[in-house]
Amino acid sequence: GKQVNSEKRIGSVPGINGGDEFQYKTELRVVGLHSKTMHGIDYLKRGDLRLATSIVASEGYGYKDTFNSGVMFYTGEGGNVMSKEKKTEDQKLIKGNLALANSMRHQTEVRVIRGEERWDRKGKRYVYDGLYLVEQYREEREARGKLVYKFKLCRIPGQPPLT
Amino acid sequence: GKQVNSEKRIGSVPGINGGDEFQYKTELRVVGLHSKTMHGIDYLKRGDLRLATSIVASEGYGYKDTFNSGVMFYTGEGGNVMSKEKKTEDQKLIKGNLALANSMRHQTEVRVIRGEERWDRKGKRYVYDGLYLVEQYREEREARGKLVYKFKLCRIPGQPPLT
DNA sequence: TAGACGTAGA
DNA sequence: TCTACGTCTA
Repeated sequence: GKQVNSEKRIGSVPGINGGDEFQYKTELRVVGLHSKTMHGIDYLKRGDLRLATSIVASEGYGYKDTFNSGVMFYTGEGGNVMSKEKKTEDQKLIKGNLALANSMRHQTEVRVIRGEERWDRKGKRYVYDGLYLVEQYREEREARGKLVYKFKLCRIPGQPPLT
Repeated sequence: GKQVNSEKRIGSVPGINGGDEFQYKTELRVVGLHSKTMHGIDYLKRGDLRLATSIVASEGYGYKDTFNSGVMFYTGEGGNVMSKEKKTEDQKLIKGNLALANSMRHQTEVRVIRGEERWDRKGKRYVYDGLYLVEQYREEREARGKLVYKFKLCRIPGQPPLT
């Protein structure tokens, strides 16, 4: 089969540095940064505890996440928030959302990858941005009245600057 | 940007041999075999004429295409034939279907890639199977009463055996 | 089996 | 903007 770094881990991935760039989400999987092709939040289980390993914040899907000076606000998953046809629902504190909440409680590191639209608007590129901690999260009512989770993540100081 | 063999061409791709294997459809694009990530039929335009360059026949989508002794029957695209929720419609002789029909009229080569389910059923692998010619096509009524195109392609003799 | 911050081209 | 033989995990 494919040569995949299949061991999910929390924290840095050996050989991967901040600023490293990738072309496809499948590449993120191959190198061990993020194993989910189409999900923004990846996580692992320690016993019965889900802990986030990485998130991908991609531009261009209307999530209105913000990203400034090492502080990031990230929208949770589920509820078909970004879907157009399907009716939206309240997001639930399960799966990836639960994992991120647990990562806050246990203060475990989360890898952050930013998916940026290319200048020519043809596809995206993904840049690894280093390790973050979840500082808080809250529930919000969106304009459509549905519940969404908003996670605040802060970049851990002392990491080498992006190359 | 990405190093992509961006020149669409009809016929062999330099450096690619029958039997060569790939892991993702995006890899097919990078090496120049098939540029469409999610479409089965790729084509180019010569003036106003669309000609097929390559097709990908992937297992596991219920298309019931056949593939025996260098003779292949391939279902056209469109009409949401394989969709479950959406209503199906008649396929039309446009886009990829039109390109394949033109490839028959002009007897131009079509690269054939087979997407095989892996033994562990985790994803697919794609194997380049060499050059084919479209020998005929016909319209058929499916069980649900909708029109679909069926293309018969024959492997061009004299190609080196698959490695 | 379904859900999810995928991709490229028409 | 939409379609299309995607791709993985739970």
